[in-house]
Amino acid sequence: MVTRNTQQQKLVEQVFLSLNHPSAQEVYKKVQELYPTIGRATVYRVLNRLCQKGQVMQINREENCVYFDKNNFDHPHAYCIKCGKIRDICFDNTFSKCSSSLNKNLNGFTPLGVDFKIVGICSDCQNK
Amino acid sequence: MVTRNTQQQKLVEQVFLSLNHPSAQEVYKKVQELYPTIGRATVYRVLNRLCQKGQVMQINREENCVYFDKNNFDHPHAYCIKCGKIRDICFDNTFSKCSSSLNKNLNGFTPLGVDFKIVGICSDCQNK
DNA sequence: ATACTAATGATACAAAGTATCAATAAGGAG
DNA sequence: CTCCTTATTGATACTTTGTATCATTAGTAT
Repeated sequence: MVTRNTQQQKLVEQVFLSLNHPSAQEVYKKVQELYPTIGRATVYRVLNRLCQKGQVMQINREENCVYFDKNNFDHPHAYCIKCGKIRDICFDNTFSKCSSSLNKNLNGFTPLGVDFKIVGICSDCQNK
Repeated sequence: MVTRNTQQQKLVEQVFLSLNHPSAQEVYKKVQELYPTIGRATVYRVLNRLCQKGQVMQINREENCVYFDKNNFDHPHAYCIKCGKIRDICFDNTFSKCSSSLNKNLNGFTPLGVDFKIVGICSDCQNK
C-alpha cells in the first residue's frame, strides 16, 4: 500500500501542530475555515492515522464513558485496554509526595482533584 | 425540598455498591435485570445525585472528548473545568520517581502509558 | 386519607465518534 | 504528458453516552 500525501492530510496536520492539546472538534473547526468542503470524518481519520504512526498521542479517554468510584479520595487507577475494567492501585507515600510536589508548578491553576491512571493490559487479559 | 427515598434509588445505589468502578451502562444493565421497567435516565440521575452528595466519585472524563497531544511522552496535564483547555505541567523528577514506584504495585498489570491529570480551574478563568 | 411535589419513565435530542460506499485525485508506469 | 490503479475523501447513516423535557406516578408531611 502506497500512502498518498493529500491536501487534506497536510492541512489537518498543519492545523493540529498550530494548536495546543486540541480536541478533534477544535481541529475540525479551524480546518473548515481554511478548507470549507472538508468532511468531519476526514479530520478524525487523519488524526487517528497520526496516532497510529506515533506522531500524535491521545490524552485521556481510552475509555469512552464515565466510571464511578466508591472511594471518595484521590488515588490512582489502572485501566485495561482489553477488557475496559478499572482497578485501584495501592499507592504509597511516593504518590502523595508526587501530588504535593506538583502543586508547586501549577502557575495559578487551582487544583480540585487529580486523575492518575495507568493504561495497560491487566493480568487476566494477558493470560487469555 | 424534601428528598424521597424511592425503590429505584435504593436499587441503583445497592447495585452500584456491588460493582467495582462500574460505568453508568453497567449499573443500568444490572439494575434492569432486577427491575426491568426502570428508565435509563433514572439510573443516570441517581448516580449523578450520589456524586453531588459526595458519596460517589466520577473517574476521569470531566471532559467529554479526546484531546490530542504533540508531546509523545508521558507527562502530566492540567484540565480546566471552566474553559475545557488542557495545559502541560512542568514535571520534575518527583513525577518519574512516582511513576517508577507505581510499577512495583501493579500485580501483573502491564503498563503501556500513564495519564496523570490535575483537574481544576486555570488562572485565566479565575480572573474572569 | 389527602395534597403537595420530588422522582420517574418515555421520548426526543445533542455530541462525539465510526462504518459504509460511491466519487475523487495522488502518483507510478508507460 | 496521459492513463490506470487504488488510497483517500465526503456524504450519509449509524452507534454510544449522556441530557432535557414533560406528563404521570408515588413518597411523605399534615
